[in-house]
Amino acid sequence: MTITIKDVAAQAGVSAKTVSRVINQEAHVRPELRDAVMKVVEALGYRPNAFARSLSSSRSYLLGLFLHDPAWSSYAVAMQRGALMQCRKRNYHLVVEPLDISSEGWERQMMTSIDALRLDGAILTPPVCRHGPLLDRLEALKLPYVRISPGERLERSGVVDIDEERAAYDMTRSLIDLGHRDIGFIKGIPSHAATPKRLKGYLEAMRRAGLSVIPDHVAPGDFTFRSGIEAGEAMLRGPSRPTAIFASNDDMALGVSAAAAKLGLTVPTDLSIAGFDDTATARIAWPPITTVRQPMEEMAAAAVDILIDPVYRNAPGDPRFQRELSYALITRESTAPPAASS
Amino acid sequence: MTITIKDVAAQAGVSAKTVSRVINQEAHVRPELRDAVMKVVEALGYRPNAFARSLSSSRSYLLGLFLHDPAWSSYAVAMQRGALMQCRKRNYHLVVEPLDISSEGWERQMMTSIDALRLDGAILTPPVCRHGPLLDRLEALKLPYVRISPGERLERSGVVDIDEERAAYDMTRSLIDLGHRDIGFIKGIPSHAATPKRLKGYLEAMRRAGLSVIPDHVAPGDFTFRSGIEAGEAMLRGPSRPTAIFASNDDMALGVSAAAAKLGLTVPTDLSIAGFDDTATARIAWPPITTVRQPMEEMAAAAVDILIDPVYRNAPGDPRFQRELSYALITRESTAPPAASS
DNA sequence: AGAAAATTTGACATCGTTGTCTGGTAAAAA
DNA sequence: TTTTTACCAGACAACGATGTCAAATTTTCT
Repeated sequence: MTITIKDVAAQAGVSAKTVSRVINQEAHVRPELRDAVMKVVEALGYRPNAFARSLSSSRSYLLGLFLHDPAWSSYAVAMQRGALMQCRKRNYHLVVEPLDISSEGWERQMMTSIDALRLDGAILTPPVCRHGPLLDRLEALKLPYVRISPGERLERSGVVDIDEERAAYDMTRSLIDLGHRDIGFIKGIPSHAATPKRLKGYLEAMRRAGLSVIPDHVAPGDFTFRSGIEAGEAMLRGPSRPTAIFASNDDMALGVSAAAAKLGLTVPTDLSIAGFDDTATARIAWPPITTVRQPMEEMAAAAVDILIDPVYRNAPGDPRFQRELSYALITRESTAPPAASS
Repeated sequence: MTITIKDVAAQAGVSAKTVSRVINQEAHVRPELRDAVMKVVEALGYRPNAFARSLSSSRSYLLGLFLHDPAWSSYAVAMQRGALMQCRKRNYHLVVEPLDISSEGWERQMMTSIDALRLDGAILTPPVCRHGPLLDRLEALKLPYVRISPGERLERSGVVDIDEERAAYDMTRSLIDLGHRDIGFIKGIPSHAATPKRLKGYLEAMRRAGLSVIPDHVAPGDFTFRSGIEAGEAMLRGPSRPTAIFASNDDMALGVSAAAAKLGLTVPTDLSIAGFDDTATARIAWPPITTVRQPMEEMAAAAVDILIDPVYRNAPGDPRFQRELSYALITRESTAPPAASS
């Protein structure tokens, strides 16, 4: 038999409500009574039933992590890990909800899941976090949410991100410092907030170094391995070949690497390659890819902390809930000075 | 406002209980009525409140997926995806619990999480599923659990797996059919149940084909990329070089691929490489790796189905809860006939 | 056709907790 | 001392579903 609050109440000679007050550390309980009740709680090993509690109070101690499903990448995995660990520390639980935003009715899917579980908060990752109407609906529901790397910041909600533009700038700069003059760039999906930022950082670094950007050496891409192969192949077969290519994510960088292998080019001797994100695959590839590390787990953990903060609910726009974490350049074997021939 | 069962009942002109029956697929509801109610459920987008359900039925509608944490590989991701989707279909929810079984107190961590959430069942993946004392404790708690790829089957619990030995046999056989005679093999961690099975399949295929196995061409490994590099390098630098290497998982196969690149060998011209698991990275690598596909998502889904089956609780040993799913050989560009020189 | 059995439905209590409201007692202010 | 205020504690009704049981209906059997 499980011990209920009534057992405790009877044993302590008080009402159930009073026990509830003690458990939840509410005000207005005489300290002596408080202690007496606590003693009984300890003695009986009473633990409140989480379901009853949620049902009654309409708080769930549950946070939701919403991910765009097809992109179930190591990015998503890292996010989940970070959020999970932080929830554990804070005595919350995490529900992971994959979403397919290209399918009809994903919003309803999300909403129903929110109210079935009465989530206390939601963590939104790209590209879900950029969906305006969705944000409006969450606000209408008064469900606190935090956006991760949404691109633009808004006054009305917490954000966790890194300075993508500066990161791209730094990476480009480091290629320039290695001696590269003709550096190619592969863009991501236009709808993704990171795309223009990373491009801007690249362009800015080239401009400041007084280097010209060859139009054909800035190629479109869509963050997939395949698009990296295509863009890389086109660029490498072209009339003038860049000595380095900076892809705006790791998967595409791996695509470039594959394209180079196909064309008989050796990395990094004939071509330097840099990526972005520091996914596990960047490490596992051969050669390992030089990339920008985003502290994804910490970002997720920060999002959890923000959501749990009792102040957040009433002041989601407060600047202290706009957190920018730091990134790091990870140099691996896919980059080197250009061949002496140049 | 959230939609409750009463709203549906009112709209459909039936009692709340009837709606409840429909939702839970209980018997004794006229098909026409069933459909009518379902239509209203759809129309209103009703989803039962998980807490109220739990409170009332003393079931939690929550399943736990326990994963060995450091191995948060694409294996784990696939498992999670499969389990999640199936839970959604069946109106259950999933809680993912990463565990570090090398750390002290992981068992307690697991137990507290089980009784805080009052899980209805647990899915155990390797290597957690092989921990005898843990199984005993779960049984003591009367918590149904299903083991995924545990190696040996037990009378007392459900199992989902594939025939790893035959899969390894088939893969080896297909290399032999390509014309390879000297095929190397890289083993996994000994504690992992898959290791001896995959080895056995390989040895058996070699034996039946009348091929001899060179002792140095069966190397130890630990399922990591790095161990694949090391084993591969050792084998390829040795006096006689195999024309094909079968690594017992994809990460190690990628390691072999990297080692080959390092030594200036071209895959598959100079060396064929095969892996096992069909993880996302096997597809993304260059060249893409030939491998054995485990239907991991389906395996997880099957585990969910077993746990939810009302019969399972009382007859966990029933043969119908021992499910073997089918695998598939995925041929990609890392394998080809050996160079003509041989 | 009439009785028995099976099927289909609903009323109502219940799960364990917290929110609201009300009454009483002790401390502070007049 | 009397009035006001603060503080404490309990009764009772939610929260939203399911379990139980009994009534109404249909089917099946003599």
